[in-house]
Amino acid sequence: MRDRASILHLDLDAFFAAVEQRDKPSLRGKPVVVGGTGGRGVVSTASYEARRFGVRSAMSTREARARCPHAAYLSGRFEAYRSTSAAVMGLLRSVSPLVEPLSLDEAFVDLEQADLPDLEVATVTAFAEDLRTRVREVTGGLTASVGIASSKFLAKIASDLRKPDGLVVVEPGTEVALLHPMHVSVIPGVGPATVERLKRAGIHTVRELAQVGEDELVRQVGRSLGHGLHQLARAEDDRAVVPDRETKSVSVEGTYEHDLTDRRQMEAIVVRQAGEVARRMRASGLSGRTVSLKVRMYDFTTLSRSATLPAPTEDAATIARLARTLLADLDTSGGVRLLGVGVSGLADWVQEDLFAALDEDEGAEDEPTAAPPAEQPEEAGARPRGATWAPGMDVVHDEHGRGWVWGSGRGVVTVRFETAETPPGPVRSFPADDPALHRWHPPAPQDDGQPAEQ
DNA sequence: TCTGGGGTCCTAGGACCC
DNA sequence: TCTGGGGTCCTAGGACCC
Repeated sequence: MRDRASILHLDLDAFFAAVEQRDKPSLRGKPVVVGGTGGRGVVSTASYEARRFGVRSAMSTREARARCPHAAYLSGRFEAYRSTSAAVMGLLRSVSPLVEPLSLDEAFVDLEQADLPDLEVATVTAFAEDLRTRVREVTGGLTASVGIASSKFLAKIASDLRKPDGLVVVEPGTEVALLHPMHVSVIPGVGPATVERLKRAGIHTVRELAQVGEDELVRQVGRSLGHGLHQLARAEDDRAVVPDRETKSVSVEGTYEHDLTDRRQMEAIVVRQAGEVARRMRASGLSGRTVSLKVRMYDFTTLSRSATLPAPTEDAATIARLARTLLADLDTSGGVRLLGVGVSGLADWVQEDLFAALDEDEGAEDEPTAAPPAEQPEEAGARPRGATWAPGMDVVHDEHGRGWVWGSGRGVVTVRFETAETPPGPVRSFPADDPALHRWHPPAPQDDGQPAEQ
């Protein structure tokens, strides 16, 4: 917690719905609901006009329609949301280099890095009013709610206090007094399950939370959350504003109008989703080692299965093959309402290639610099000159003397064509007992490095 | 005919290594 | 013959956020 109110939290009001009302004047002043419009859709954002009828985020669209039948129900235009968000984030970055976006419609701004004469309450208040005006200008009329306080935690709570179109500056020294009467659910990270556990322990307000010893809290809700709650209940929060947080996973999922029962249809969906994940990874220059499959059953029980490759991939066929393998191990009788594919454990080959290039620049010998594995697979021959390494991979020759790379783990064998003469090809993976593995061949040298589909 | 989609973080148990 | 810890990686599930 700082001794000045120097962290700003900005939240665009009813963002998706507001963009729709901006772009379609006939919707202004009327209830607008953005979200899934199908039979299994849920509300993403409701305009304030719709909220008056009790429509809320995360409510099923079915229930929203029952409460507010005359609202406009829209499925959302994410390109418009993204570009509007980019305009706001650009404005914030013009004000301080330290901007941490939390989503399309929210960000923290560190005012210590902004060009302000001082951080007195009057100064930051005037600054925030000016900022809100400029948000309206760059977005074509959207309003934002802003909170400013001595920590991220209090700034976020403050921005919520006078929504919509509000500003609250928490005077340093008043944080605990503001916080203590509030319900524990104002604390980010305290959702329905934690509220219930705390309630059973007789804890409802932040004040009551602050009276519980840390050890007791840890017993109630676990180590990490218990420690965090103990601090936040005292308004203790020293978290920095962190720009440029790295992506940790990429995923695509879909809920289907009617439960799926046909395995071949499920496989086709998983393959399509793998392709979409791969497309997005390539667009972002990402590559990852762990492929996950998510399956939500007819009764809403959710299963996940994952497998980790020896080296990162962004190849659609590899992700698809692995996802299908994971699907094959699941009993989907009864029906499936949701399928999803994701990749995590992200790294990027761009960086590895950079290291390889640096090695060459330094006049390093052809020998790779990374440590060789302790044991070579029995098929292994001499390592191709200049081949680069990935963790857990061995370089071997195929029967034609051409170099390729393989790795294996947890029943999955990974093959990736790579020599001194050719750029790395995409990673292909097979279940270890899949005969297709033994039919696989690296591409002929005159190919473009893309192994043919078997 | 309840209950999205895209994420992050945490926990717990087992394997494996030293 | 019995019995260590600690650290890391991986997997599955769950809570939570917008």
